[in-house]
Amino acid sequence: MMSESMTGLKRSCRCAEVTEAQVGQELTLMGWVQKSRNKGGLIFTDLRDRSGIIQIIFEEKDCGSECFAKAERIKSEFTIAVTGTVALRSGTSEVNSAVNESLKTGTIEVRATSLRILSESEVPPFPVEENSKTREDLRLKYRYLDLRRPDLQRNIMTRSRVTTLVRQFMSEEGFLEIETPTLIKSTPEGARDYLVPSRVHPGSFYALPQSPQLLKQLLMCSGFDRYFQIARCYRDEDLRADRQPEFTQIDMEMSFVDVEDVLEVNERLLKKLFKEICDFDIELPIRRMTWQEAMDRYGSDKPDLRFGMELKNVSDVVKGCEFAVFQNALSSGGSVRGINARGQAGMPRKKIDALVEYAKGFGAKGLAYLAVQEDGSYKCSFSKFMKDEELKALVAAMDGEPGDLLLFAADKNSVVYDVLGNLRLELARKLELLRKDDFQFLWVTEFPLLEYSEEEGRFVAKHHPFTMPMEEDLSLLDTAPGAVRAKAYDIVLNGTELGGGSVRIHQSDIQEKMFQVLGFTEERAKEQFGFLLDAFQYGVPPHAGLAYGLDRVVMLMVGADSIRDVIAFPKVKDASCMLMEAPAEVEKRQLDELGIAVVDHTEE
RNA sequence: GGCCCGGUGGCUCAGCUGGUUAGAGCGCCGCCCUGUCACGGCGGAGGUCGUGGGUUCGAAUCCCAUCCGGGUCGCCA
Repeated sequence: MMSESMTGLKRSCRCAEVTEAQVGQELTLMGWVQKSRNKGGLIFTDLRDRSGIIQIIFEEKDCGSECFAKAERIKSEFTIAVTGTVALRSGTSEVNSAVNESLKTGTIEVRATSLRILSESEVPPFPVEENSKTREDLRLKYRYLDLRRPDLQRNIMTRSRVTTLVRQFMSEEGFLEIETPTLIKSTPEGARDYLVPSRVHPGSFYALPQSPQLLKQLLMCSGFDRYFQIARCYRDEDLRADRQPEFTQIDMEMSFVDVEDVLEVNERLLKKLFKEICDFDIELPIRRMTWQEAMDRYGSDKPDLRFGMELKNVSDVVKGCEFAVFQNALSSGGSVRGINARGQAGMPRKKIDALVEYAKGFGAKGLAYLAVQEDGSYKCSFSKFMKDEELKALVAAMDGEPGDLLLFAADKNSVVYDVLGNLRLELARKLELLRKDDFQFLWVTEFPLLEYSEEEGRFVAKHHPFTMPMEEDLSLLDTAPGAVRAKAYDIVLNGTELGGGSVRIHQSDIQEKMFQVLGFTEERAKEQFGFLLDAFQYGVPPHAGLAYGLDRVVMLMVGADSIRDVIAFPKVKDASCMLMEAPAEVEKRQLDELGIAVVDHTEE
């Protein structure tokens, strides 16, 4: 292995920053060898850095025999420093132009006069190139090489531009960037906490924050008025393509505001971000829909508005029919709803069966379907239970035209929503209706304040226990807690929840009521959230806020399929890091200091 | 925790209704080449099929277990 010093050299600029205007100038470039093509008396080397690629040409008459011999040795991923002269490409070939139109620097090259090999490289375990097909675990083990690939370089650089723009915008809007601690108190409500044992207090634990929620509310109590933070958050739950155990929020909170104020400033933030990063114009105001409307029309609280195929409630249309599946759903308080897959009447039985199986995955007992054939006749899985005029009425209610495929779910409402909401997405994927460069934003508002947990036998907060109920629903807290709507809102993009927030409770009587409904004893509320309740004794501004999942925002901006592609060092499915091999066992001495005696590795 | 998919030279994959020396492309190594940029030409090395066990005369191929990775449901206030 040979490595030379860069002493005496100074990099002039990045590779792809060289332009035709610099033809004739001498400069020094440093970077990685993408590829070297040795033509015998002529060597072409593609030099790469984060800006892109430029072609270096080595010819003995320019650089001397010693340099040329060195150039013959360079291989992929060597880091080199090249000094030379910028020249227009002057190919003499009759057939091929010397210009490479796929390169930003395709009309120029650097004629090397000297070369230093700064560091050699082993043959990399996988090719460092765009659109890698390499297995995920291998990529993550060698993440530093994976990150050299142009697509990941772009993603990480885009992420940096996003956070820079956020800071710029928030600052201009009068928000203060304030850091909050990451060693805080565990609150068992909500997601599972990551715990950190305390050495000084054996047996006691810090928790890593799931979000800076309570701390930012305290900052409002302190009078900072407008806060934001790009905050790392931790949740010890299972991973998904869009969920990592540690992730980043763009977190904000504002004082003396109501719902409209929060939405307004965030619409302008989103407009700026998507204009600057994606050159996409968001039309303001962003569409709004109540949670109930979203569920009724799309079967989802985060509907993808890039396509239609809305749910229709046909309960009234089928209420008199003989079909037991429909009747059972209706008589037990559920509903019958359908979606219309336009032009899919010819879908083969096998594919329909696959959809039925898919629906069963979301709790459906089955899926009823009716295809309106081109000749106007019906092919229907339940026609023998229905009179002709009932079928006709059903098709009319679904706006069915010849060629349409109607799919129906009948069950309790939550199942019907879930089944059809997901079926709608599945059909859109199968029919390739989803364009990644189309950005359809939506505010979903008026979420239910509470939802009933079968597991715990009580109501739990859908958002968190400090979410303000809508004033007009306050009286329902006693009589029908499940019907109370909250001043909570989510920002949804293309079926992904980008962020969410709420107006917070700042009145102690409402907060007490809330704890009461949630089944908290006074002691337990005090024990867990005493510091916040105390703070609320000393003059609280009405306040509200919102937090985005930064990783998801960037993922959708760059069209990635997983947030792993916009995180420098992500974790794999079991929450371990393949690069560092974390988590790992620690020395007994460390455990002793923490007062941790026995670590039980056995399952069960 | 459940279900589904995958693990075969360095990489990506084929082979997998069990049967002689496990294939391909790319990469890699050597030699040649002054306009290449998916460079080209000639030659070459390299895998026992994630791991363990079983069935069988015989296993990459079938069975069981297990490890690793991906997707998803549960979970994610």
